[in-house]
Formats: sequence, C-alpha cells, structure tokens
Amino acid sequence: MAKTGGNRGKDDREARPAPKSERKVSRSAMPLIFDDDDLSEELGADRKFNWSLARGLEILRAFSGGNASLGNGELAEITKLPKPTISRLTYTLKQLGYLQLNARSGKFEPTPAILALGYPVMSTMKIRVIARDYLQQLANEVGLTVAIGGRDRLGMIYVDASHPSTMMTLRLDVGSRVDIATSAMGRSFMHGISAPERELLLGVIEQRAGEGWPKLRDAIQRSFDEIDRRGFCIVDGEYQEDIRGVGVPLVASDGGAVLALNAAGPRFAATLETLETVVGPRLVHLSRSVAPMLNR
Amino acid sequence: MAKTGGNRGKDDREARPAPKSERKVSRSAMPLIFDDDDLSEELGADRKFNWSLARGLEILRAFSGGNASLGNGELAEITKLPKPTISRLTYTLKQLGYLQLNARSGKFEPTPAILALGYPVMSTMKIRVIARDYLQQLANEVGLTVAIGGRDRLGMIYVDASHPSTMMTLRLDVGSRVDIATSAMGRSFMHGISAPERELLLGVIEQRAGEGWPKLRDAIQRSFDEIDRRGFCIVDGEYQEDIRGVGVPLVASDGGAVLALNAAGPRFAATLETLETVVGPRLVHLSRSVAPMLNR
DNA sequence: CAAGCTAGTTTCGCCAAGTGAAACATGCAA
DNA sequence: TTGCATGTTTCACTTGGCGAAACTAGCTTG
Repeated sequence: MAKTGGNRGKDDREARPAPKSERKVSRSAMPLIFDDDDLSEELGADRKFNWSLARGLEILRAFSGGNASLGNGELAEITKLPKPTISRLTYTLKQLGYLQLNARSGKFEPTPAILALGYPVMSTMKIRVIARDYLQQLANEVGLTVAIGGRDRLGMIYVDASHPSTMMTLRLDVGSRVDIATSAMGRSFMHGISAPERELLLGVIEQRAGEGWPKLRDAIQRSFDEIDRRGFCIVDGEYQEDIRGVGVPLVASDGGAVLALNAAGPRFAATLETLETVVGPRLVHLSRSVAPMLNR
Repeated sequence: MAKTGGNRGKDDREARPAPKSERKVSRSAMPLIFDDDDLSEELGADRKFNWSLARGLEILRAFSGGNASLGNGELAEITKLPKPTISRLTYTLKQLGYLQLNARSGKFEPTPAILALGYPVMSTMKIRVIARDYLQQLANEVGLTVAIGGRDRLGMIYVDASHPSTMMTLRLDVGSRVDIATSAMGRSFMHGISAPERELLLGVIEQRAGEGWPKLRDAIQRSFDEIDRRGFCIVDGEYQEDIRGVGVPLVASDGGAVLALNAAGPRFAATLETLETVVGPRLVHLSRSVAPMLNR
C-alpha cells in the first residue's frame, strides 16, 4: 500500500502532488497483479474503488508475513499507512471478530473467524472432493506433499494439500503460499493460462525480479519447455534451497478455472530421477483424469 | 447488515431518523456478537468503526450461505445494501483478487486468494501441529469426524478436522461452521469461557431463539451439566437431524484461548453408547493432554 | 419490434465518513 | 525527571463514499 490517502493534512495544501494529470491506463481485464506491497498506482483515482476496504484487507494480509501477532505500530510500518488509520481499521476488525487483542502482548492476532471467509472457496471446489483420495494416495506412495493450488497475486495458494504419513516437518497446508515464479506449481500454472494473461504476469514478475530477470526468465522458459515436452516440470532448489518439486498444470477442459498440481518435499525425500520417472508421470495422469470433472 | 448508510439521499433530508439521542451502551470488552444479519445497532455511530470495511467483509461472508456464486443483485438482497454500493464493493474485491467474475453466469465467485487470509490463523495455531495425529488416529478408530473449533459470532469454526478413512460424505472441513447453541462443540465452548462472556453469549442466543428459548435453554443447561459431571456432552439430532456428536472444552491452562473439540457423524456411524463409553472419555483425555501445550 | 422486465452500471449532488498531522496519554527504562 | 516508544484522541478539512434516479444492456413476450 503506497497511496498516501488524499493528502488531507491542512498544512500541505499547496504541497499537493501535481494534478496527477495522465494516469497510467488501467488494465481492467484481469484481477490486479501487484507486487506485494504496492497496491496503488494502477488504480490512481478510480471512482469505483473502495480504499477503506482494500486497506482493511491489507491489514489482514500483513499477518501472512510470518508474525503471529502484530501491534498497531508494526502494522503501520508494514502497510505504510498512518497510525490513526491503522488504529481505526484494527478496531473495526476487532469488533467484527477477525482480530483479537492479546492482552499479554498488546498486539493483535487473527482469529478463526477469518477461516470462515475461506470456507465457500473450499466447499465449492469440486476438485477437492474429486481429487482428495488420489492426492493422499499419491502423497503416501511417493513420500511427498501433493497439493492443488490457485493464483493469488504473485503467489500460488494451496487449496488442498495431502502429506505423506511419514512427513512430519514442512507441512505446507491449505492457505500456504509459494512464489509463482520460482516454484514448479507456479510455473505450471502460468503454462496453463492464456498467452495474454501470461505475458501480463511475466511483465510484473520481470519488474519485481530486476537484476535477476534474465536468469529467471530462462529458468521459467525451461520449465515451460519441459511441460510442453512431457507434461510436467521439475524445479530443484529455486523456490527454496533444499526443496524440490514437480508441477503440472490443471486446466478445466471447458477453459474455466486454471489451477496447478504439485508434489514437493525436501531434497532427501526424492531423487531427481524418481521425480522424472515416477512422480511426474503420475501427476500428469492425475491431472488428465480430474480435468474433465472440473467443469462447473 | 441493517444500517442504511447515512440517509444521505437528498430528498429525505428531514426524514432523517431522530438524532438517535441515547445510544445503547456498547460493550467493548468483547468482540461483537450479533445475529447473522444485523451488524449495526450495537455500533450506532462509532467514530472509530469503518463501515466500508465491514460491508466489504460482509459481502465475502455472504458466500457462506451456500451459494457458490452470487450476482450483485443477490448480494444486495442478502446484505440489504443498495445496489450501487454492492457494485462498487464487488468491483473492489475483484480488483484485489478476492472475487472473480464468472463470465458464463455473470456472477461473482470467491477465489483461492481468500484462503491466504486465513493462513496465518492456521499456521500459528500450535494446537494443530500438536494434536493433528491424535485427531486423525481417533477419527479412524471411532469412525467419526474429529475436529477443533473456535468461535465466530454465533457459530463454531473448524480450525482443524480429521475424517475417518471410511467416511466419504459429510466432510465438514477447515472453515466449516456449526451453530454454537445446538452443537456439542458449541456448548462445550460456552462451557469453557468465563461466566460473564457466557452470559453475554447466551443473551444473544436467547434473542435469536425467540419462542424456542425455554426449550433450548434447558437443553444447553443439560449439556453444561453433563460436562460438569463427566467432562463431555453428547448432542443427538439437535444441531441437525441425523447427526450426533460429542463435545469437550479445550481451555489453555494459562487461561488464554478457548477452543473446543468434537467428534461427530451421522447417527448410523455411532451408537449413543459408544459415544458415552468410548468416544467421550477419549476426547476428554485428548483435551487434557493437549491443553497444557496451548500456552503461547 | 415495441414494450416490458431484469440486472447491473453510471451520473450527480451532497455531506458525513474517513482522514492524517499534531497533540495527547500511557508505559517503561535509564 | 527525562526520554523514548507505542497507541489513542482531537480537530479541522475535504474528498471519498453514498444512494436516488437515470441509464444501459440483455432477455423475453405479446
């Protein structure tokens, strides 16, 4: 969140930012993609866009940064919003039951009520019911976490995940987020969407990557090629040192939703060869068999 | 959502509601409890409360009503907000990626992005890591869904759930919501909280119950008694015809969070006797062994 | 094909809701 | 006491959000 509200201080009345003349054309076709901490810019002054709502949700998102609890100050820091604003929004969220104030620490924590918001997503995804058993079975057989994910900004969110009974650590569960550019799941997703959408996304990723873009671009391209060739891609240690995984696009045959499957785990859990000869093909098969059932 | 915005139409300038003189004292101690479709009243005109945010979130909640997708009109109906307002808020949520417009039906659907909001809740609940295996084991042994839940308004939200390998139907998963007053889990939760909080809650439940209150009150009281006597309560067919379950309070020993455990399923899945002699005691034991680990 | 109907969006005038700088509390530590 | 860090309240300001009404776009119907 950049967007400094509306410069409503009384003193800086003439220090107001130049009439912001021509605004960038906003691409309205697709849900916004923005790098994680600047909403703004794209929506300059959109008469229809409700900033209060956006800011409030941004506060909830702030807790995804790894901090279990955050005070108003920290939230102000993270979201770049002025303290009074934060204060009022957290108050609102508390009243609504989405945050609770930890008396001990004086900080806010997200509550289970938030999970209720996600329930409709979970429950209406037929894919979860359809594929659940396959996922679990595959997870057990190959000893990796097998998951289905959909896009959220520049990340992939697990909408379902099955862990092998052996794996105790690294449990990325429903709601987990992995980077779209450096994970097998993310790249598989990008392979599955339409070319224009893909270009848009890659554009934003390029911006974010800066320096590292040429290298990243090539790696992504290689993954795309792999998928073209054999249906799946393998990413080893790019998303995270010591993690490797296989990804496969999951595209509804009617062109509706695009999702992605993956199987991933710590390096010791699977050799690259296993991924190539066993896990990859099995995932491709799984994707093929559930895709037709995705149509709403 | 009642609260008609601010009567800002130009025509009814004198039809404005009397200066709303004395407002009910707002009990700020506890997150709001309100019956599902009237936020307002409690917060009359609270300078700190941000209505835009509340309304936007109410829109997301609307999808919990069982409809996988909703148009602006339906949303207006459900939330009792004027159409233009809905239009703008859905637009905002779409831009933020929380809703997507289904081109075919012209209606909105919640997206996986919403799940990302809930992730911090899931990931920071140590209880989930601690208890997961016990839950799964118990679920398998007794052939029922075993879950942990926390309160959301007048419902209990599953923050973790394990299904027996045999059960294919009735999968209430993470994020599921069951009524606080008529479920074993809900009553166990109420038993676990402090007396003043409980009274507050019961007050709201009473209002909602209307006619049926005396009967409901007695049933709740019986459940409380059961818990006093043997640590768990059994509810058979009150929450839903053909569903029976056992509940147990789960209270952090440092008096922090209050949660509840349950084991439930269709009637044919368990006799009342099994619930009493096997499932109940096991749940109580589970609760006792994990409670000390709840402290943050 | 006009007329009606339904669903959603845009316009427009209005003003109170929301805002942020600054001042004020509060709590803790030196 | 003073200083620092955190969070809240005040206050003046105005723009962001509001809703009635008009409008547009798609359907269906007589």
